[in-house]
Amino acid sequence: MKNYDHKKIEKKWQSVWDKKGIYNAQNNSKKPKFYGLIEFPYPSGSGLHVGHIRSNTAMDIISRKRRMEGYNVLYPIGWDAFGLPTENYAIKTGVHPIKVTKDNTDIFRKQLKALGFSFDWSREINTTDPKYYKWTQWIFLKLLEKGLAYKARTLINWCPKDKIGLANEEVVAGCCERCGTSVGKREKEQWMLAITKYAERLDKDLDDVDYLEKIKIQQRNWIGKSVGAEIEFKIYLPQPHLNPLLEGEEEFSPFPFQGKAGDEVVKVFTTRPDTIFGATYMVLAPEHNLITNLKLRITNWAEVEKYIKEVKNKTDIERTAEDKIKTGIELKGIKAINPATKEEIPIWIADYVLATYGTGAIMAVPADDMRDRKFAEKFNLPIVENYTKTGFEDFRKKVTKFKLRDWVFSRQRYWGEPIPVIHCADCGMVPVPEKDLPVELPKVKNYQPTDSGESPLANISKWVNVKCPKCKGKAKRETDTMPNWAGSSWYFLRYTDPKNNKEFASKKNLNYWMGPGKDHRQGGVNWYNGGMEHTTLHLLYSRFWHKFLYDLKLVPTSEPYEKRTSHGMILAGEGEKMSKSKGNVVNPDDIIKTYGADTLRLYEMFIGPFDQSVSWNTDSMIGPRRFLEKVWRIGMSRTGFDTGMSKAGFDITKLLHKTIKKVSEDIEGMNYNTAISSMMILATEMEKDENISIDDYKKFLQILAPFAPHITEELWQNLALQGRTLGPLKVRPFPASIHFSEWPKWDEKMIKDKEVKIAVQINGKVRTEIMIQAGEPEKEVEKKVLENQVILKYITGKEIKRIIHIKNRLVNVVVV
RNA sequence: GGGCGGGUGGUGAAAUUGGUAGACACGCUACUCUUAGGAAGUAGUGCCGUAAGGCAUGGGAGUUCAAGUCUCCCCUCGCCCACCA
Repeated sequence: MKNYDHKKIEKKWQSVWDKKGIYNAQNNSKKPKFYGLIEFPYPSGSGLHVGHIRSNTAMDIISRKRRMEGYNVLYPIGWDAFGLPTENYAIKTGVHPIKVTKDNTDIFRKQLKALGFSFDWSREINTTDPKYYKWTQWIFLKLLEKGLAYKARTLINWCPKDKIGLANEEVVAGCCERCGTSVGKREKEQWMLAITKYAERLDKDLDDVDYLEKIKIQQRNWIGKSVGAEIEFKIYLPQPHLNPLLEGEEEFSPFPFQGKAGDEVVKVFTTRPDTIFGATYMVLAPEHNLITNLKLRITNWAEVEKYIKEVKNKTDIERTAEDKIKTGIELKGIKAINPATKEEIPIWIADYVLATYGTGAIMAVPADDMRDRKFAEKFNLPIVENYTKTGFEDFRKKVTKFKLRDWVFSRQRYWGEPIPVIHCADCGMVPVPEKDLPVELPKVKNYQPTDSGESPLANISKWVNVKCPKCKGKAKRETDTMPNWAGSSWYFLRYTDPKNNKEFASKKNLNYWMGPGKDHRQGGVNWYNGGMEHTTLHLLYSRFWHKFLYDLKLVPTSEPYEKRTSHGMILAGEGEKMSKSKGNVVNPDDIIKTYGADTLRLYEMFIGPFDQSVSWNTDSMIGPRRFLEKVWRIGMSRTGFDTGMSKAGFDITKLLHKTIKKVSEDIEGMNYNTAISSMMILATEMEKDENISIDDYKKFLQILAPFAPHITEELWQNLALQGRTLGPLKVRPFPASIHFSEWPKWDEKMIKDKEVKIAVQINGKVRTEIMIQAGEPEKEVEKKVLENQVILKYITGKEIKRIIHIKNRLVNVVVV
């Protein structure tokens, strides 16, 4: 083959690898294991995104390097296929979600295979497969059994015209995405998971995992642990006997407060109890139960009620987002007593205080807190500047609060795992017995949610009406489904044993793949790469489930992921997100056709720093393509001769060893772009050098192999034929793949330069460069510097104050 | 409002973590070659300047012999915020 024909090469090797199953992980192996994981994709209708390719290639490179380093590698793939877009598509077109999902995964699979990822396709999973979600439901039953799943009333987005609950995504600028009607809130009973019970451990155990620092920080901020104090403020009711509940109570003396005024107290949470002397008013969340309790005492109730109504229709983000314009209203007729100063202070309600955090009430210290200050200034509330900050200990109780809230676990949707619960008029809520799992989704034709806000499943009476598992009486199924986070909270466990129908995965396989291996401190998934957007939800949810399973002694480690890294987004130039609506989505199929998968992989790794967002530019694709053509030319021009290549020239071997080191280290640090640039330099030098050896060229192919698996395999196999007669190509046995050859080592001695060029500065400005022997004594270097013609020009007639010498780097002469 | 991450040539970016700013690649300019190709090679390419030299990492201050890197203030862009996944 004369020219580099990516189409032939890529198709050929993909089918050879696939037939031989060379990337399938072994469950029983003497080799050390490596478990590399990417977030399994949601098979959207628009096909594979170039962003998928970036993260998949990154982990593919690591997996391939690990194989070459002698590891038994598991690099699995599957589909996170439940979800809203598929359901909405089904509602629109009437095509069943099962069919939509199958069509989409078929496209994704084909696209992923065309990119030559070394996935173990024999372990492919799909969250919408009843054999899979049986175990998602099973884990839910365990959570229920342990009291971690419960029901509570929460607010959902509600479109009054369409009469359906809306996801946040379906609310655009406060209006229903479908009909444009202004969206309101509605109370709905929801399933909740008590993730807050694990808050402390989810925070603390971050100490022991190898996550990028920014990921740890974001998780910690999300969990929002803060240690502070809970302080009780008593409520002073200046107009006694208005409230029938307080009827008959003895009249209390007015200010100063004597401590027996009312039954009502309000707890506040503060991280700064020392500032209590500066607390000049108090603010409650509009949902605070004190407000309705003291309804009859509040003299401006009509106004207050109106304000609460307004707030109810805002989201938390809107409530805290309206910067500068704070809103609020005073609860007239009642006062609180500052327990430190014993003074009477006004009570306000305002939407910047959230009911879901802390106690839903704050003491406002406008002298100390910016938000409180702005609020005080707007509403003319007193600000006490020089208050004492010590001497108050009596009223505080040390407590820990978390921002983290329990996980709203139900969805009023069709395309999700049915929550395996049955409601019986006599027995109450009854879990579906394990033997009846999975509770399969019924096949229906209409996925439209019901007018009552219930799931579409509620309309299917055949499915809903069942016998109670306990009393065999009439009962109804739970019609809510799980959020799509459910299936993704444990999928990495299923990969270890994807076909098991007795357990979610066998102990044996879990211990092997998820256990703390000999050379792995932490264990679990050894390296998990994903997007930053999943840091607070998916990552936290799956850590929570894993810890729960660990507590049940069902998994071997308390943390699921040993190491977590993240990729940046690919933007469509101009800092724009790629989206269908903007019409700027790049189709990988076209690029593979024109340039080939190897070029595309290389381009995506070369485009910029892996953990940062980068902008796409198809015109630059030609650079990596030219590089591969160069690699091809070197192989073709030298291997045409049976004798192979002559003995190596020293310099190229030295550069090769430097490159092996650079590439080896850059892969570990995910600095793919600089790894590629160093290989480009090597290729350019190799092409210039007539005398490179086969050995050196093979090593070059090996370090390039994880990036460009097809072309390197082809060239490697061609070299294997050198000087040997293996018969015609068709009957040639499959020689050892480059992808299982041994990762080249570099020789540290060979890398060291004997001579180095150093910079010479005068007062910090570079004036010239000189050559010195590596490690040459300082005095001799300085002598050379001071004798240098260029330097002499700058120093004659001046006083040398100092000479700063950085070994093998630079000399800075400071003159006055 | 909160959280996280950015801002370096015409473009994507690099910079041994305080030590020669712009590696590598795209683009552009000139030349060489001829199996005229989606070639390849060589040289050049931050800005101003004929040059000497000066100026340059969003803006401003500071620390230092030395700052893209550290400190402070300001501007600006992107992503996420619990029912998108």
